[in-house]
Amino acid sequence: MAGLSSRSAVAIHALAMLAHRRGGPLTSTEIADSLDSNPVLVRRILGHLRDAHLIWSTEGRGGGWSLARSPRDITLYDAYAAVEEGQVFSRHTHPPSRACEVGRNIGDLLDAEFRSAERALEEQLGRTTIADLLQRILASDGEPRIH
Amino acid sequence: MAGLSSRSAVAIHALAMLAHRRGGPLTSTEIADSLDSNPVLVRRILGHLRDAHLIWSTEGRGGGWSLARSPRDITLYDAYAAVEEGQVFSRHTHPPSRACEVGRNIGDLLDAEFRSAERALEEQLGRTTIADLLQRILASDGEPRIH
DNA sequence: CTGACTGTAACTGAGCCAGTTACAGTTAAG
DNA sequence: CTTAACTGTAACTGGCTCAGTTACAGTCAG
Repeated sequence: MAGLSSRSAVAIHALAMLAHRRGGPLTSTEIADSLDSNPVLVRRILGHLRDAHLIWSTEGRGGGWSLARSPRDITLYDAYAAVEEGQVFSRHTHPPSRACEVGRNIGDLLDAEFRSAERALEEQLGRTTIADLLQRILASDGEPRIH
Repeated sequence: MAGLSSRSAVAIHALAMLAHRRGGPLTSTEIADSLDSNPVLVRRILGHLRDAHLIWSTEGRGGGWSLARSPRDITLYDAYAAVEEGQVFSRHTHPPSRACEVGRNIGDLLDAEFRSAERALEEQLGRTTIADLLQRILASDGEPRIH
């Protein structure tokens, strides 16, 4: 089962498409078609990427979405951080009993352990850029230039 | 918002209590009291820890739960792996379009990136043992031996 | 045989998520 | 100025997972 939403996957996919279409904008419908998803869903996620200054959009006819930075300056962590809110781990819904020596003190320590584990995950995501990913995508494509 | 369930937190809390009660068994009701939670919920989670051979249980009167290993041989990763099934990240629910050069090839690459990020999280969790955690819990307790 | 336990099935209510419909606002092209 | 192609958002749906609970069968000690 899945912990986080699939928004990170959608965001990274969209960023890779925008990097592929160097400079030129894409519409939410074009991106949704590649994802086999829905334009509204895509716009919601791209809205978060825009709020994080990774991309920008223009309205009206001929509008669409474009990268705001070089693909070399956007990591998978940037995409993850823009669309996934909150923490990976959940804590107790009720605070533990203060009558128990363990329950009284475990809270902060557990939070610290979980945060450091999440930080390790985030640092690993930060090691790959959209440019890296796109390069590998194109390299793994047997017959180039079909679409 | 939370990605994973709070089962890891409950499992680690329970393991720390069992380590604290060196050798002697605890009942699901005692553990649930410290968690301010429910005995049935605790038994469900402890059942997973037993399936992973971290603890064992005895039924009937005077029964309960005990550690099956030294707290130094149980890491936070062991608890996490026993109770959290599946992956942290979700992928697209529909497979991406095969007509798009990006969509056609991003799947496996994204899976590999996500798996390596999860592995970093898991390795970090594996660096702390229940014995480490319990020691810090007891150290941070101002007045020892209340419970 | 009674009471203290584990083990499980079944149900509930809450929250999150992907997906969709609907519609208001914006812009370029004719 | 009208139309069509877009973004931007609100509102709703159905499905899923989760924590929490009730209920009850099985096990074991005294």
